[in-house]
Amino acid sequence: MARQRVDDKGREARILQAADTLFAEAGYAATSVREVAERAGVNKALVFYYFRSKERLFERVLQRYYDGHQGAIVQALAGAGDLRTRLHRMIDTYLDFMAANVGYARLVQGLVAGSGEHIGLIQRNIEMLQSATTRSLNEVGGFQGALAARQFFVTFSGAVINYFTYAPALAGAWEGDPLAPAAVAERREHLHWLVDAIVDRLESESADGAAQPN
Amino acid sequence: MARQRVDDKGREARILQAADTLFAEAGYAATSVREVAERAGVNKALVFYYFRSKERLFERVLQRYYDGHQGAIVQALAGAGDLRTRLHRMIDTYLDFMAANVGYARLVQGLVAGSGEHIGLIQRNIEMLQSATTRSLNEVGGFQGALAARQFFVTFSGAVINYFTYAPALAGAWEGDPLAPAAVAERREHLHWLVDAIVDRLESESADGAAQPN
DNA sequence: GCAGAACTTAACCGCTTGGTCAAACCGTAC
DNA sequence: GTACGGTTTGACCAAGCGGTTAAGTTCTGC
Repeated sequence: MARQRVDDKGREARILQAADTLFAEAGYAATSVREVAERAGVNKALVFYYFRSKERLFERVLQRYYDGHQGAIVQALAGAGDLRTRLHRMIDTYLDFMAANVGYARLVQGLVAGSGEHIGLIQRNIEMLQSATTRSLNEVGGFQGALAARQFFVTFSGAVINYFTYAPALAGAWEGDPLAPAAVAERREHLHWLVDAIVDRLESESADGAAQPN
Repeated sequence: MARQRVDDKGREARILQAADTLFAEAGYAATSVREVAERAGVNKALVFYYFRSKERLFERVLQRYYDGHQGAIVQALAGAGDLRTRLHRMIDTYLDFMAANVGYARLVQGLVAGSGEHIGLIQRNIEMLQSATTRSLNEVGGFQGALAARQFFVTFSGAVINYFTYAPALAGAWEGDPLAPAAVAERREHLHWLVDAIVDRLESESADGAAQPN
């Protein structure tokens, strides 16, 4: 039973949210526990009371996102429909999730960029995501060779996640904010168009020679 | 006339290279000037003698890559050929450059992830790259709407750069190292396949109705 | 109303950080 | 041989870092 004052709802939650924002903004190394505490309006020692160390605080922040991400992916892969429909739904789910959790996108990109010791954290997550996606794609078929499911996974997860992490850097070159709803809608259209191009080619390939080697 | 001992070729160059490696490995914030000096086999104060601050050292590291990157892109866009040929060449050039400069890929991803103050550094570079690519694509035509040149740019630069930055995180899920030549070759095939799918669809679209609105 | 658990705090710790500085070093030109 | 400018060094600095601690406060069950 958590104690709560009238004017705030859980210091622990506030610390977590402050950490979330700051880690996503500046990365792990560039964020200090003092900053987190200050932003949460809390004594620094309290951070260590709730989350034994900066490292564990970070893991907790990450874990929250992982759960949400995994949930979204599972939901995206669950439904039925033909290949085109399923891929469109995958794209939509992934895009919606990232649009709603831009901080997560930045966090993940920061993690993979600065391999260091945190690499293990992201590895488990990526393995889970990729194996789920791969399994789903392979049960439809056609994803071999140049369109191996793992290649497809890297390409499209990159196409989505990069859009959001690069948005601030692109803002100058684009007219208007790439994070504005209209721009995100344009991005969605683009990705759907790409999926359609891929499916078209897959279909024409399997129509051409159904008995191709490999 | 730079003074040089027998056993080394320029302390400045050695510092620059040490900084390059370390910044790419761990990111700006997680790298200390002491580490850089140590790896370069040089007194820490010498780093400040040659590069007034950690910040400027970082800019110098980045600038070296920018020049190489811009050179590669210009070269890729220079040649002739039909759309398919030109896109394949762009992919190849981009892929080769990143494969030869994985550190750069990690550096850029780290920069965009931790927006902070360094965002300006990357903005100029991205604008240059995107405008060059966009100009080249638009002079061929067909890159409107869902395949707006800027979307195409984000998708493919992401598809290339992400492959290399995610490689360490993917190593577990893939059999074999994603950075091994064979794996990079598979990636190249995949991207060429994608380009072909895109060009096919572009051609069939322009064949269908040459007088479509928009 | 009191014991004990949960929470919160200010003060403190050893250590690392980016950066400075005055002195020493070194090849060269006079 | 000495004056000189570019180079290199070790010692030093204030500020900030992650983390601890002991004392205090507040809540809860009995």
